[in-house]
Amino acid sequence: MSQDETHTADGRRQRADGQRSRRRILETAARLATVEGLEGLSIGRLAAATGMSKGGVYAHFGSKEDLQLATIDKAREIFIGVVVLPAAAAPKGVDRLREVCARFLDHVDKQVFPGGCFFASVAAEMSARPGSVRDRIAQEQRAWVALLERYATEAQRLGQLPEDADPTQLAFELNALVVAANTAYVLHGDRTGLERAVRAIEDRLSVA
Amino acid sequence: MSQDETHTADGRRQRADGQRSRRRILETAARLATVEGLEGLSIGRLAAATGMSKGGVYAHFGSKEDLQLATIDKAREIFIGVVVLPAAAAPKGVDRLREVCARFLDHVDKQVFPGGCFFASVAAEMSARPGSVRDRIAQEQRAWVALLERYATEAQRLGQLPEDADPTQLAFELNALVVAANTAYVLHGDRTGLERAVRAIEDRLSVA
DNA sequence: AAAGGGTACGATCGATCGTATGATCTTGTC
DNA sequence: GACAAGATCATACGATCGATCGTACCCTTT
Repeated sequence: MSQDETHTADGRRQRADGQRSRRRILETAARLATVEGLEGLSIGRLAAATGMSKGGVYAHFGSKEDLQLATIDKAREIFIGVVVLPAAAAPKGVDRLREVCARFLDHVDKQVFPGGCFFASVAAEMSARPGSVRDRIAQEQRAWVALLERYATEAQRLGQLPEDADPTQLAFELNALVVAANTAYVLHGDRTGLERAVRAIEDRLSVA
Repeated sequence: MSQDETHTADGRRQRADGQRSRRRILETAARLATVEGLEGLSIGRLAAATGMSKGGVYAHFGSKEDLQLATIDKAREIFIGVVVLPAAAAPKGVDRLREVCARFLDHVDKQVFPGGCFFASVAAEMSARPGSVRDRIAQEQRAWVALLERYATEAQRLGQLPEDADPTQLAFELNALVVAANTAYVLHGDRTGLERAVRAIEDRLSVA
């Protein structure tokens, strides 16, 4: 899994311009996938969107599956940078839990991805299609809920949540709320879902 | 919108064998769409799945968009028959609200659709793709949440929910929970999400 | 029983899909 | 500055896509 800046996984050297192109392709792919889907992401369309030739795009990935996996990695990187890391700066406990939910809703509202949350989008698409792509998406989804659970446990340890609260259950419910808000926002185009999620989350977290 | 048994929308007569074929195609399509997606639903694949020729399948629908819309109608019919109607038999109030949620979770568990809830699946796929298909899906989704809201209002009128409760907000949260359970079930293949949803719903409804 | 039309088939269209190949240009290293 | 190798290109392959025919077949009605 380790991978330095100038070598690819199989030991080939990488040129600076190649890295730049690959990054540009994947950034386009991550955003495009929330609209067209991971399967609808075609090499030709990606080539047109980046101004490259089909062969030029394809050269960076040995197969479409590789492209899909690399796209997921890029989306994860964007998500962590926009949602997880900024929230990690908030004070430990219920504040941090509230903040990470707020950042999630904010990244939907700001349309970081044009089709809403990347993982909600591709999870629905690929969940019934066994394979390494589905497995990777499932893994990332578990990691997200596990993050919520860790923050909930922390809040409980600080006495900001009842002792008999179930952090796993709370994480499930919080994730359900923000994902539902995402779906409503993208499907109906209005912010009422976001506001309902905020209200429900506040309700769930202000029981100290 | 009215449509008798022997005529199509544009006045053409329909033969009995044609109606049967069309029904069979759409039943296959509704279930297949939760795995392949509404866009991934190809005429050729549908023809192979039903043992017909491509031309034979296509003759029933003037375009792929027509096929998608007809598939949504069929899925709605199935959903109403399996989830909505049985729950409508339950006693008015919180019982009926609980029952319709339970029926939803049950239809996921029983895999009425192989890819989980049809509308959750296609909503995520088409929500960022403007057009009549997206509009129809959005309309059905609103109708589902509105049903939950009506039942919640009824429960409140019967004094089974606090007077200061917000039925619209409750409907949003209940929908969020059952959809999240659906996603977890299909993506991870275990029932813990279903059980968490049941617990959360019970929590939300037993505040009389 | 004859007529009319819904139904289904098979062939085919142009477009696009993922993938492969070989030539050409560009970059980094000695 | 030459040389190796990565990056990109143009082209092409077979498969499949949505869509459109012409042509049989069979059901329904008269």
